[in-house]
Amino acid sequence: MSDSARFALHRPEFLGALVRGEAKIAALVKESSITVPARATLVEANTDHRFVYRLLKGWAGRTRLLRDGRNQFILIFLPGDLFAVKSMFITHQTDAVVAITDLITERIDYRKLHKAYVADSDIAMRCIWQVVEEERRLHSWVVGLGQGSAEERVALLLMDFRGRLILSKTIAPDSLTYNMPLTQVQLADHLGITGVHVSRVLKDFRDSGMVTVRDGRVTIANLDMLAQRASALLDAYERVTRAYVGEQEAASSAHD
Amino acid sequence: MSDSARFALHRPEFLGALVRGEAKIAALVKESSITVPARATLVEANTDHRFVYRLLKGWAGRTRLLRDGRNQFILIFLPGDLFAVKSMFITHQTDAVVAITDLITERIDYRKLHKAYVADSDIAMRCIWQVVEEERRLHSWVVGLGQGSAEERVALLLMDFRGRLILSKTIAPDSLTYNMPLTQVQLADHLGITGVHVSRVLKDFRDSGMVTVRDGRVTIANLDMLAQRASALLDAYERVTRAYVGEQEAASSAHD
DNA sequence: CGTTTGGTTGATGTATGTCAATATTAGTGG
DNA sequence: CCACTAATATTGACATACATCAACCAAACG
Repeated sequence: MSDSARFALHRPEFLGALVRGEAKIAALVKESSITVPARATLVEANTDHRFVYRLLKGWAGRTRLLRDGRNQFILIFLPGDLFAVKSMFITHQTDAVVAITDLITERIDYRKLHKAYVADSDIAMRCIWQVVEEERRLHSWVVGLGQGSAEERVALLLMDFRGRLILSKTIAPDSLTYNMPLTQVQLADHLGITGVHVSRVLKDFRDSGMVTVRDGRVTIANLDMLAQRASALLDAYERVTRAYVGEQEAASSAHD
Repeated sequence: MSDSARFALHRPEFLGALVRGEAKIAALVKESSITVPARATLVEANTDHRFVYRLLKGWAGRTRLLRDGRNQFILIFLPGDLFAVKSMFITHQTDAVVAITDLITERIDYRKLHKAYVADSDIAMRCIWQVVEEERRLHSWVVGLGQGSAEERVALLLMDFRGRLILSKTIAPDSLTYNMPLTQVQLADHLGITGVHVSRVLKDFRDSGMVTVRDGRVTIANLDMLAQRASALLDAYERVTRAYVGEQEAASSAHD
C-alpha cells in the first residue's frame, strides 16, 4: 500500500505534507511509549485530558457507557491510528477510550503537540487528516447502524478491519486472515446488537462457508461473498480502496 | 446564550480565537449568499467540491443514498452551521448535502478559505471547531442509533434540535416551540426507522401530552418528561448545556 | 481442577418492519 | 377560488429480525 492509497481522498497537493507530518509526529513522540493492560481506561470520560496518543500495538476503542449499563463502542482504533487528537482543542472528551487488548502506545502532552501544530503546517495537516478520517468512519458507521441489518453490519465491520490493517501494513494486501481481538460482546456493543445475536450471525457466516471468526482470528474463506454481503453499505471510496484490496486489485483497477 | 456556552467544551484559552474567527469568516463570506430550493443537492456525493458553506436560513442535511434505495440522513445542519469544511482537505466527499427546505447560504471557494486558514489562526481555529463539533454530534448519534429505542431516539432528536436552535439564538432560551421542517420520512431516514413507525411514536408522544409535532412545528408540552425520555442517551455535556437550557436552568445549576 | 469468562443453542417475547387502505394536507393549473 | 393531483400522514393487520431468558459447553487460568 502506497502512501497515496493510505491518504487517498485528500487533496493531492497535501500528500507531501501528510507524509512529512507523519514522520515528524513519529519523531516527536519517540521514546514516549507506555504499555497499558487490556480493559484499562486510557482516557476517562468527562475529564480534562492531557495527552494525544499514537497506537503502536494492540487495539483500543472509544466507548460510551450509559447509566443503565448499555454500552456503545463508537470507534475502534488500530495500530498506526492517532487518537484523542481532539485533546488539543477541547477540555472534556465526552467518551472514554479503553484498551481492548494489552497495548503499546506512544503519547505526547497536548500542549507540546499543539506548539508543533502551530509551528509546522505538516504536523497540523497530519493531525487534521486524522480528525477528518475519523469523521469519515463515523459517517459510514452511522449509515451502517441506521440502515444495515445485523448481517450487513458484521460483514461491513470485518471488511473494514481488513482494509484498515492492509492500509497500515499490519497484514499483507492479499491476506485473507487477521487477528481480531474483540469478544463477541464487544463486537455487539459496537454493532448495536446483542452478544447472542452476534454469535448467531457468525455461526451463519461460518456455516455458509464465508468467513470464520474464532479465537481472536478472522479467516475469510470467500472474500467476494463477504464483500457482497457488505456491499450495500460500502461507500464508493471504501469499495475502491478497501473492499477488494488484494487479490481483486487487478480486476478492480481494470475497470477504472 | 453567551459565546462561552456556544463554544463550551473547547479549551478556554481558545475562546477569543473562536469568537474572532467567527467574525472573520462572516466577513470573508459576506455577500456571497445564494438561495437553494428545497430538495436540491448542494454538494454531490463523490465529486470534487469547491465550496465551504455557512448556512444562514433553512435546514440542510448530509445524506447517503444506498443503491437499493435506502437512505440515511447522517447529520442535520441548522442556521449558523458551517458545513463542507472538509472540502478544504479532501477531494471527494462521500456523501451528498441536500437542502431540506428552501435555504439561503453563504459560501466560499475552499482555496480562498484555505489561504485565510493558513494565514490566520483565528480562522483556522473556528474551522477546526466546526469539524470537532460535528464529530461530537456524530458520536452522540452513533450511541443513539446503536443503543437507543425508537422512542429514545425521537426524544433525543427533538431535544437536540431545540438545544441547537437556542445556542444559535434562532429561538429564545425558554422557548418550548420551534419550527422543524423535516417530513416524517426524512426524520425516519435520520432515525434509522421507518416512516410508519415515526408516525406511531409521534402519536404516542402526542397522546401522552409530552410533545406535538405537526405542520412543521414542534410544541413541547412537558419538557421534563421529554428530557427524561431522552436522558439515557444524553452525554454529560448535553445534559448540562442543552437538555435543561431555559426554564430548568436555575434548578439544574442549583445541583452543581 | 474448580472457577471464571466467553461462546452456543433453544424457546419464547417484542419492537419494529411491511403492506395496504384511507385520510389529510399541500401544490398546481384553470 | 375551486378542482385535481400528488405528497404526506394515519391506522390496522400481519410478518420478522432481533432481544431476552436460560441452560449448557468449552477454553483459559489461577
